[in-house]
Amino acid sequence: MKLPRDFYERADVTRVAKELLGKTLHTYFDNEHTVVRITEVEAYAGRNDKACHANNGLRTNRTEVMYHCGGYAYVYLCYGMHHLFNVVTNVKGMADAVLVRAGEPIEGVSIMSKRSNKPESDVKLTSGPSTLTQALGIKTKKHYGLDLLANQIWLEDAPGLNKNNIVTSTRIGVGYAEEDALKPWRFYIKNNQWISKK
DNA sequence: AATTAGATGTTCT
DNA sequence: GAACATCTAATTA
Repeated sequence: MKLPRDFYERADVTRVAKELLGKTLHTYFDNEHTVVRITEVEAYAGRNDKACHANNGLRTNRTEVMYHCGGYAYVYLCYGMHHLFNVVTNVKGMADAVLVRAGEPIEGVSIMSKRSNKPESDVKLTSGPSTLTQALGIKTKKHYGLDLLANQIWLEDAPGLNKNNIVTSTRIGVGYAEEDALKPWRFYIKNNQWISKK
């Protein structure tokens, strides 16, 4: 069962982010189907968040899709070589998003292994925002702005996590964001090995 | 075990 | 020209 549009369109990004833990993320490109279970996410709160690319209502070709309604893919290039995958949330015009940072391989492990050029048993195959997109085959601008209710990238429902099994921390790599760098908006599954950093 | 260098494109100053 | 939601391999201790 695909997650419906209204799952993404809710106003509380941190809540959507937490609820995304445990859900499955699917990609289907060139006849290759790969699935991971989401283990780590970060919330970015649109125009009121200095760490967010759409801070202060900033609108460029790159940030444009964040202003769509929830349920679209925001894929962008980081440090000139890493593609990061985000889920746009909230209603049209708000620019909230959730960065998917890590996952646990569920299906198509051999395909992921081939795409990443790493052994199937390697924990680093999908435990990091860029290694994850590499394993899933998200690596060109073609994936920018895709509808998550279509058939290339989508998320499916799965049992949510108990509050006691969710660890909260500050976000990674956003030291430039002043007071917003301290916001506890990173969430990951407790005692799970598929995590970018403790 | 911990730190550093290097890759490298998009956006903004 | 600088900074950036990173990763890997190599170096240092």
